[in-house]
Amino acid sequence: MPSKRLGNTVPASHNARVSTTRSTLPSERRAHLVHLAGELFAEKGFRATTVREIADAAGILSGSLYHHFDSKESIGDEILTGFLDDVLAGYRGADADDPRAAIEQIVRTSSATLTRHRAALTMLQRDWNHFGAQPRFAYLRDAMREIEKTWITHLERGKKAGLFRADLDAKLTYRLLRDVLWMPTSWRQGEGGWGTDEVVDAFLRLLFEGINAPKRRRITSKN
Amino acid sequence: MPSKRLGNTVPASHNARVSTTRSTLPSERRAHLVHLAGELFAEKGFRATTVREIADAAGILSGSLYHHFDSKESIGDEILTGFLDDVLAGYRGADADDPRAAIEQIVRTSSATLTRHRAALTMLQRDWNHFGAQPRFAYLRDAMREIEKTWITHLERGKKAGLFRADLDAKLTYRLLRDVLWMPTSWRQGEGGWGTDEVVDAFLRLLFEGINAPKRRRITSKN
Amino acid sequence: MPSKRLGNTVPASHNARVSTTRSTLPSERRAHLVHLAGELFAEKGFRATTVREIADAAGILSGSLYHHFDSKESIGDEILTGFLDDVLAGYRGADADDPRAAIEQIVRTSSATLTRHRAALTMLQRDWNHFGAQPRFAYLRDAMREIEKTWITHLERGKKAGLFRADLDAKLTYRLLRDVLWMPTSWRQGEGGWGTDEVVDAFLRLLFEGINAPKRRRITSKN
Amino acid sequence: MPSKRLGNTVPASHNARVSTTRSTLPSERRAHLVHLAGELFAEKGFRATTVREIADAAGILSGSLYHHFDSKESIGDEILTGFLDDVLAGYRGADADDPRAAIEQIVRTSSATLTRHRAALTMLQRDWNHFGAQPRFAYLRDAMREIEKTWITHLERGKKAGLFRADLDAKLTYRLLRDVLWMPTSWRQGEGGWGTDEVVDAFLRLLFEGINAPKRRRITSKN
DNA sequence: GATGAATGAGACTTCATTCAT
DNA sequence: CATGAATGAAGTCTCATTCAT
Repeated sequence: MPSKRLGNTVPASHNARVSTTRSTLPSERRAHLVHLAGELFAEKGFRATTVREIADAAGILSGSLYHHFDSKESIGDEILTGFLDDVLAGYRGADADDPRAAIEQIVRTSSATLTRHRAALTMLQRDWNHFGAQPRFAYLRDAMREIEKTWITHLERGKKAGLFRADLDAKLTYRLLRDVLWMPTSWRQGEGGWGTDEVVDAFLRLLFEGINAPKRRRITSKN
Repeated sequence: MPSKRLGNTVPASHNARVSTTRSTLPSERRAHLVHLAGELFAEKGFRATTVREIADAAGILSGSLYHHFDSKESIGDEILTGFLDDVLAGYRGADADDPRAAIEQIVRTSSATLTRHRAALTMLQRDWNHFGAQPRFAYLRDAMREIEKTWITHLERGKKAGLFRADLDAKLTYRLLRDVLWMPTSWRQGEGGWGTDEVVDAFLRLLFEGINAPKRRRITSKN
Repeated sequence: MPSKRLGNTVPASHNARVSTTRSTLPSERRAHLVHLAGELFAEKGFRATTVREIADAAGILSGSLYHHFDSKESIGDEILTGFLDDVLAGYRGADADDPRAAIEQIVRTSSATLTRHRAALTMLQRDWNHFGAQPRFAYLRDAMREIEKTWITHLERGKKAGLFRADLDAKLTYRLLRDVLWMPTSWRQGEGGWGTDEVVDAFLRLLFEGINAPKRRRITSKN
Repeated sequence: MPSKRLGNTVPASHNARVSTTRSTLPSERRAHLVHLAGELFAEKGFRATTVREIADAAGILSGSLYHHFDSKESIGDEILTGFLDDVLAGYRGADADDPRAAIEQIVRTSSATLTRHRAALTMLQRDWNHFGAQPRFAYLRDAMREIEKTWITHLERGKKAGLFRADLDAKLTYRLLRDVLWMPTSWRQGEGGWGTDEVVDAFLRLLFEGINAPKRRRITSKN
């Protein structure tokens, strides 16, 4: 399994990260600060969010943040590592033999993970250029590579099994699908009043069947 | 036609905008500067791009930019207005009676427009929070509203005509589709080596038919 | 008493102002900075004084000023509000029944206040156009209006009581007198070696009696 | 006559100035530009007025101003020299033997001159610190010195003749009076609806007689 | 742990001035 | 004479970060 190989890499780099930070005990207070920061980063972007805003949200002075974190960057780091660890765990768990089932597993597990890490995902999308460029965030690229590999594997297996259209460009489809899957997360919470499940279901139907009305409904008893 | 009505509104607000800027004549030089700025904004984000970088790209000093523009913001403004005018023109031209044809028109025209304004679209997605908040950029919200209305109109008409699945949530589908349609533009040019047409075709097939292999392949020799 | 009524208005707007500034506690250090800034503003004008000069005078970097104040403007604000509060307090205290006594009280109290706030007054005169135009400084106009009302009230009462010439244009006289009263403050300290009292006395004699030699010259038929 | 002596100095430095400027012929166009600039300088202050604003007022581009003038400073120079030449001419013409008559002549001639050069006077008051500091504007200090000398001469002569109070501090009185005399000019035109003559008359009465009602009104029928 | 003051680098912007066309 | 483009110095302000108390 390719994910196994990559699996060693990513958490490793993550752990290396964490040790950089002063305290290893999430310590409740610290976790709260990370959460606050995440919300702000998601809302306004990483660069556009100032440490003072984070500190204000926490009711302390900006300088005091540095008792908890080395730098603003390390807060972002902590948020993103936590997120990607969860995502990868989900992907690795989606190991059904049937490619369609596997993909459905991925979609459903992602949906849950993404909801939990809404802010982190938004950060990732929004500030990918910022983070992706720095060596410190190499683990981001590693994680994305594992995710890509997982999708492509399932799509190709589906094609070979005659389940998916033979002319699917697996890589292109992956890009399209992953981005679509990640997209609703960035929609402002409850923007359209859609629950997570609604979106996922709509997405899955769209994905497997398209928007067309069923072709010859009289004969086929649906799907 | 609702688009006609809205059509008057949006360019009006647009023209009001433009008059704010010092010169109305694009003047070649100015257009070049706007283009350079757009590329940088798309690459690094609006806020993360400094006026010095823009000026450097143009081979002038940063202060000299202000001979051409009021502010960094007004450069962004110019880029976005130019883009949205084009987009809306495309949407308004997509007026086929058949909803499927209309949507296909939108997708195809969008594809061309988006290619031409790749940078602008990326800016819009990436820095929507930044721009959308300011009163100055109210026209952005107006334009997005017209776009939404157009999609929903076509989707609903398709549903009524029995062309599209009756259980489609038009608004949700619109969000999903529009974002998907706009997404590949932000992929770094030629990232996967996909040409524009390839992406559009893949997108349209996915859209209308899903990823499933055709239901009764034995009978139809199609595809 | 009209001054009473207005009395509520002006300090109110003042307090509203102050809350805008980061800290409400003058904090010693902050007060010192305000003082330094005031001296410079008086000497060179508000606009002509750079924040760097203020910072230099305080022995810190210019950016560090922004730890204490929102903006250069808010320093000016603080100086002017402090000044006007004092001035108005003096005017409100000058409530003798005899109009001549009241005016003398005003002149004498002003003299003391103006000495204490020499820099602020100079700013007010010199940069009135700058400040007066901005909505933020509306309280300036309020304060000036109260001052005018006070003078005019006393002058009119003096006219009715037959103490002042019946043909005095109260408003014009007020303008002339107030400006004269405020003028010496802007003279460079000790420019002519005149003490404050000297100037005030000269002013009061001029005011009440003019420059003519005493009338009772019955003998001389002149004039 | 002291004014004669100084008289040589001031216009000399003035002429030296003028030759600096490119064209000697006022040329109509140039005079217009100077006028426009003066109005703006008076309204907003010399420093606060940008050359672009002047150019805008004239309907040309800012760079084009430099075909007419060396620099912004030289425009200010031209305005001030023109003004002071006129003022001094007026002072020199006020040579009545009677000190009171002489002072009245000064006040009346000044009033006319000041009205004609309202903008210049406002500049002088407002931006004295700016100009007074530069060597280039040494003639300003010369002119002011002549003006002071003239007043003091008349005041002292009036004291010796028993016309003015013996305890007048001539220098202090001069400062007070000159500033008062110059003050109304800076009042926004027609601010109180006062005509020039009104102000001058009010001023003269105040000056000679003070604000007190005439001592023995019953007896004297006078005014 | 937190505060308050400060740093230092760098951001956006302004403006008088120059100059080729 | 005027334009349009550019310069370069300076100005206000922002912000991550440090550190003594």
